[in-house]
Amino acid sequence: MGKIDANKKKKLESLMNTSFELFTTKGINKTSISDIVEKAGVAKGTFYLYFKDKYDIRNRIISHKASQLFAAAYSALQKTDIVIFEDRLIYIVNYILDELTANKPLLQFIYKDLSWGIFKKALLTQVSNDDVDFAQIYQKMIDESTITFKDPEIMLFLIIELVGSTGYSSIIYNDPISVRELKPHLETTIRNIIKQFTVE
Amino acid sequence: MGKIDANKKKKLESLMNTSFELFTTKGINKTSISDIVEKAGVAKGTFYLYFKDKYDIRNRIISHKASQLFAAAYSALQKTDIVIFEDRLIYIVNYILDELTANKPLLQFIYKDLSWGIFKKALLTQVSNDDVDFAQIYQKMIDESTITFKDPEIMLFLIIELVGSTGYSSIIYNDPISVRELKPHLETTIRNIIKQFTVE
Amino acid sequence: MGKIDANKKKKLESLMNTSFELFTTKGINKTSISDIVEKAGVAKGTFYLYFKDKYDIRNRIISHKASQLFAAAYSALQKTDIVIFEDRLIYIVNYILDELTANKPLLQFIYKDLSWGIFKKALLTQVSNDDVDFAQIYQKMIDESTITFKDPEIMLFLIIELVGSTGYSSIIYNDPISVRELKPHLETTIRNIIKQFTVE
Amino acid sequence: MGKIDANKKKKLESLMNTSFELFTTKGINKTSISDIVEKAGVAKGTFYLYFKDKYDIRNRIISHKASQLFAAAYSALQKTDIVIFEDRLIYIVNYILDELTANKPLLQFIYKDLSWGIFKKALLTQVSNDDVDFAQIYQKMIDESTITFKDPEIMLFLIIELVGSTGYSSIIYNDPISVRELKPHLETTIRNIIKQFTVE
DNA sequence: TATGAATGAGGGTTCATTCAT
DNA sequence: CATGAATGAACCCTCATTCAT
Repeated sequence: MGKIDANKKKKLESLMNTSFELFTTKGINKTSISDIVEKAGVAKGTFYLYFKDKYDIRNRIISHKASQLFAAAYSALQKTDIVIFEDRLIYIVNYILDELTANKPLLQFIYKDLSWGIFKKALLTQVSNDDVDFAQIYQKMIDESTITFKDPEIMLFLIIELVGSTGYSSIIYNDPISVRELKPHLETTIRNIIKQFTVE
Repeated sequence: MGKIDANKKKKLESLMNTSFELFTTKGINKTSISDIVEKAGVAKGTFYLYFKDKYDIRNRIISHKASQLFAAAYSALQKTDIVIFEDRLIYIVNYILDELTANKPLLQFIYKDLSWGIFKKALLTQVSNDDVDFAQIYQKMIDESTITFKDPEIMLFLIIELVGSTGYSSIIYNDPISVRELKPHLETTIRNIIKQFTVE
Repeated sequence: MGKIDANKKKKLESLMNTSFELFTTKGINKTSISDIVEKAGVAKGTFYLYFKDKYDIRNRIISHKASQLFAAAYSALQKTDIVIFEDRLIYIVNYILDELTANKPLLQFIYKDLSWGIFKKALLTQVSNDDVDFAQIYQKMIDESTITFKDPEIMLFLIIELVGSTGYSSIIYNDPISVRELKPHLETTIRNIIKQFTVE
Repeated sequence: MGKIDANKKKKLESLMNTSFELFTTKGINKTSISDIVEKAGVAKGTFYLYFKDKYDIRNRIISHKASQLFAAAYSALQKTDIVIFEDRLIYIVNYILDELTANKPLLQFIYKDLSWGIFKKALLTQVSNDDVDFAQIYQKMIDESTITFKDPEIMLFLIIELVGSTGYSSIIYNDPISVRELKPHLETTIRNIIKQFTVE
């Protein structure tokens, strides 16, 4: 990578980091391109050399964050000796719930507007070369498991939506229950869902 | 109600109907107050006589629609002779999924931005005198049932979030599956969740 | 005065008192007719039955306040046994400076915009039947004095402008000196001005 | 100075000149930003590139005008052979009264609202690099004089306020006397004030 | 590639005034 | 006399986007 390319990448990252900070702080609607470029220390026109508009940069940030989040969860899982599929999935769910509880702005950011769709898309398909996608990880977990599933994608769909939706409500609003209270219920439900999709 | 009051109510409804149409067509962010008043045929200042801002009118529309939707579902349920609690709940879920499938803009509108929170709030608490809230209906259904539940509110929470989240994805994006395909899975999961909260 | 007339006067006074309070608190530009009528507890249309607009009511308030202020000063003077003309004038000046120091919003109000002109006009001509004007008092003071003046109106003009202008700066901004420091200088200058207009 | 910088200065001056004309013609309250930019031939947004708001541009205009006015007066004084302090000060006073008599809109503009405070501030402190401040000139005049003064700043304060206040009334309203009639009285009073502050 | 001055449409909001009741 | 709902022009200001440098 030449010096110019390195410089380009630096600018791009600077813009993404700055945008992420502003989006999670002020919200995307209240963040202007001016805010971003000023904080990033580049000229206004430069923004348009890298991104189409505010929503383009948002989507790329979300994809990146989704990848990071699940990679970290899986990496942590690997360091444990949990082998049973259900336990492994629940470990990941809990890990992510903990992570998002500690980083509420990130959760806000992921869930607001139509970002949840972007997030899921990033989660299940490979967006960038640098990033891993959870679909692969999930597939691997399925393969490594002794159980056989019918419609594993639908199973994952139900689980992701359930966890995402209830988790958001609990973490952000503490309503109707806290994450701490939510977790055991969620665990039971997830185990039931898995059972529901298990081929005997 | 005097002539003036009647006129006021007419204006208010005109504004709400117009706003709903525009919000579901263009989205709330792309809808300006100017658009609303122009279409409603009132002066700009009149809008501010009735609503604080765009988000005020949105919340009131959502509350109203939520009430309407669930009232219709319950009303339809009454006309059937379904008596078992699980069946009744699933009837309502299916009714609403059908309703929203037929009216995608309404679903878009309910789910975008932070409206889902408003929707749930409207669902579970009485907002306006004219409107019924589902919390009452649900309580009644629980009371009429022969089963006893532990934490029925949490049970409802899980179900609402699961149905809302997966339903949105399926209805709007047909992804990863269509509503038609989703329904049986959802039914099984809901029955499992109910079991999970049943006191033997 | 009939019951209706009494009621009218009450409304009028209520509007004037409320306006005065708002003008001195928020400033005239930031005070709307809505603010006034709401605080006064009358309907919007009613305002226009009594006043032409915001500036009409302001002028009438200023006239009234000017009259009150100087009447109080003269009344206080009468209770003393000061007889020498210079001393009497300086007594009044000091009295008014003290009064305005204690009531800065009133001073702000009098001095802002073009109100100073209105104030002087109210001071020197009789505006309302109820109010006295300082021109009469001044004339009386001149008549009662043993000294003869050439151009007493010009003399008064110089003194009023000097006291008003320096007093405003000192009271409101404490700049470049405080009222306390200003007073002795002002006294000397006023005595010199009087000398300057004295016919030997 | 590059082509861009030259262009920027041109825009800034165009906006200031246009604003000055409108402010003195219609008054600042009746002048909208739209009026200014339209007349100046720039886009609305451009205004906000150079000034914070209407009051920002007003203050900068006033500062500039104050500087110009006094610089011209002092420059004219230098061309005379007047040496005595009192005479020099009175020369400046008369010069400025003449100038403002010939340019009433400027006087209106300086005296309205709270601009008089801004004017004095600009007069006594250096605001811009381009501009001179009268405080320096005054100090120089004091230094060059053979007389010693106690509290020369207070002396100047009294004179400025007296001249400003009476001058405004006389020039704009011809009330209670014309500038022509005012001048000799003012001259006497100023000489007395100077005497009052002279250390024997 | 990078800049940042300039654009100008369009946003939300206010408010003096009117007039039917 | 009194009301207050309705008006709609006018306001200030933001900001995504362009383009000459």
